[in-house]
Amino acid sequence: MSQDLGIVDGLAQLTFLVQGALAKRAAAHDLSMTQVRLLGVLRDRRPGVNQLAALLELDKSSITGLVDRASARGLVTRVPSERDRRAVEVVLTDRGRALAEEVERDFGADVAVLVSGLTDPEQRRLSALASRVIETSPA
Amino acid sequence: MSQDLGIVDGLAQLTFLVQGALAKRAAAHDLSMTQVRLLGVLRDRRPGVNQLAALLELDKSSITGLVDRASARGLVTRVPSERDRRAVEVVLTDRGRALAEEVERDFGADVAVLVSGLTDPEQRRLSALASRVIETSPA
DNA sequence: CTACATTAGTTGGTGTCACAAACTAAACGA
DNA sequence: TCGTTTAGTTTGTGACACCAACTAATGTAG
Repeated sequence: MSQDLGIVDGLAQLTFLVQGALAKRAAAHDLSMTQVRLLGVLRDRRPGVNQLAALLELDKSSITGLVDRASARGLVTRVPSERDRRAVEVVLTDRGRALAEEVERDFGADVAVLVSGLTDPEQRRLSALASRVIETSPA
Repeated sequence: MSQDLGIVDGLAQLTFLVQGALAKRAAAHDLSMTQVRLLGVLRDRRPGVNQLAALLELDKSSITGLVDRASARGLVTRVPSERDRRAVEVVLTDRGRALAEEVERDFGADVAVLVSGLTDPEQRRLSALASRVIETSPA
């Protein structure tokens, strides 16, 4: 019954599955996909609003509200820049970091289930191929 | 430099890449991701609003507006059901079908680029693994 | 040193999209 | 026939995305 969907449909459907799983886990913590990406990006950075807009590929005016809402929930804070009085740094709080890690754990469990039909070597092969595709890509 | 990201991060990042490509192609035709999914689902079905809600995992009240907007653009139509005067069938128009196919072609080109770093056998392997994961999944 | 341009970020306005709750109309069932 | 489901829409709210216009601070040319 192993009907091969082809690389285009295969990848498309796979990504809907995986993104759907992530979206559900995020929603369980009242997070949108964008919020998850925000937390993810902030794990190892403290960017300004403009850099954040570039990283998330959003308009900078979208960042204001995004950070407002996350900030209202105590997930991030705006720290005024030392050197530039116009600028701010958006920083993950401890609470934000903890939530990000929790979502990552939950999502990891989902992925484990998704690929549970593959043998261990197959899982490693899939992981390796995915990594290769990512490396190759512009980002 | 082939740094393996692990199955979780690897799949996550891969899906962001692929979904990003699809979203951009869709946006080029003024389509949201949801609109694309709508057109995709309608390619081989003419579901009612409730079935559509189930297929897209949306509330049925969300379907009304979605179909309204697509219908205003002439991409779909509401056909009153023969047997049940309450019900409608949502049907792809020729214009809608043509647009769906165009987006699919564009997206296919993007995928080809994305996986162009893989050899042909590797691409087939990735496709096969993706298909296996999809089959296994509940849907 | 001042005047102009640039940069950082916010504000205000619009539209999409998602939900929940309430509603209308048709169909079903006892 | 009368109450209950079922199909779909309406109404109201909020997140999110964009653009254009704005404020405030920086930078730079003369």
